[in-house]
Amino acid sequence: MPIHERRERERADRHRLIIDSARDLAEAEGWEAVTTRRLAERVEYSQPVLYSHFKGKDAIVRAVAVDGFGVLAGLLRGARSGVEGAAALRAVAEAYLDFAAERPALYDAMFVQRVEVPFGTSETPDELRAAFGEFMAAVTPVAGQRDPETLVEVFWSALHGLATLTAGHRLRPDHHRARLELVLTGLLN
Amino acid sequence: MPIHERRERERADRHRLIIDSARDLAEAEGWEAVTTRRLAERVEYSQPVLYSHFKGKDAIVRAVAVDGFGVLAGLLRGARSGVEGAAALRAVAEAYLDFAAERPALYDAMFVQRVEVPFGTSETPDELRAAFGEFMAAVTPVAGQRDPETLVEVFWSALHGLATLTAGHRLRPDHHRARLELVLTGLLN
DNA sequence: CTCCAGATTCTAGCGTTGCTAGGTTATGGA
DNA sequence: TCCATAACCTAGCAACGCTAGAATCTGGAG
Repeated sequence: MPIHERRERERADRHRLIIDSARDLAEAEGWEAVTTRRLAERVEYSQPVLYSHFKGKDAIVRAVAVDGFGVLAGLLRGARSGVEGAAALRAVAEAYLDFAAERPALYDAMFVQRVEVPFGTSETPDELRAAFGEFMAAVTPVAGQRDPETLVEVFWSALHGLATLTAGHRLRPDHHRARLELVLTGLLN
Repeated sequence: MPIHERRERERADRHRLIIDSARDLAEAEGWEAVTTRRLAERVEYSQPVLYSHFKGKDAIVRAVAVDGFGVLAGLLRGARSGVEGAAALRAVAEAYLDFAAERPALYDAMFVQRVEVPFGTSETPDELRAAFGEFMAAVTPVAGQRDPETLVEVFWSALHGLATLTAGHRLRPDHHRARLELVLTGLLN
């Protein structure tokens, strides 16, 4: 086993460590607490090491976001497995909103921060494709004669709107379920 | 006319000038370009003057946001005047999405930045109440036996989701109208 | 007109941020 | 044993939000 392989492995481990530490720190204290100094301290290296792995802080946030899409895809897949039709749609919606509520910092990286993850291009990361695919799988069976992809976009928009406005305390905390019902009946029409 | 009245007037003028300059600068170059130094330079005063009007940069962004809700309320009112029912709903939706698309920086201050404008409390500014009132006026006539306020929250969430995901280039640029139609038919059911 | 108290405004600087140039240390092959 | 290379850190830059304290301006009293 050549040494450069071990080096590469160690480097990959440290890459992961940086991403995980950034996510942990953000989830513990919010993204404003994620400075390159504090992050470097957490991974027990100096600041420049971060820049040998990522082009800048934005790239680190972007990596956390892409990772988050992988997590989300897994949750959506788990939610819709074993159920079909309207029940699957409801399960996916609930899983999505739970994810946004329980991991607000991660959701922030994915959707709110200015990180500009490439969407709908050839460079779109697999994690994003997977998450979108879960949406498609849940929505297509109930689409009827409507375009599934457009319906996914609307479904996703409604959920995203609910998630962000809820996080910003701009919707009545109770009535959460009532809003979800309205979204689902609107979609199922 | 006592001099202290003139002083107060000048002070109010400068208050407005700061808010307007911050908005203009953000709309021209994005919020990341709005630094206290550049803003001070724009209003032709030194930095500390900003802090004699606002508690900090956040307060300035918040003032821009509240102002934005006033603008939005006016646009929504104009859109739904003269039409009724489903047509009014469509007009309001289009006006909202146009506003978000045409003034992304202002929309950002209102909804995306971390500014925490008080919602649904006794301290909620009139501009916010007005904007929400426009939504209520457009939605209530088509609510049927559904709770109008809940329906407004869902309608607003869907529009907000469409607006932010569109701004982040996460929806197909064409199909804009198709998505709007799906939202409206879902709501009108 | 002169002078002063108070309001107004600015200069200068603090601590922190993202990022990087250049020097130091560790490593593995010759 | 030595050295080229890779790995890593120290130190510092420019810009950020914010503020203490000095300087300047203003209007009314003597």
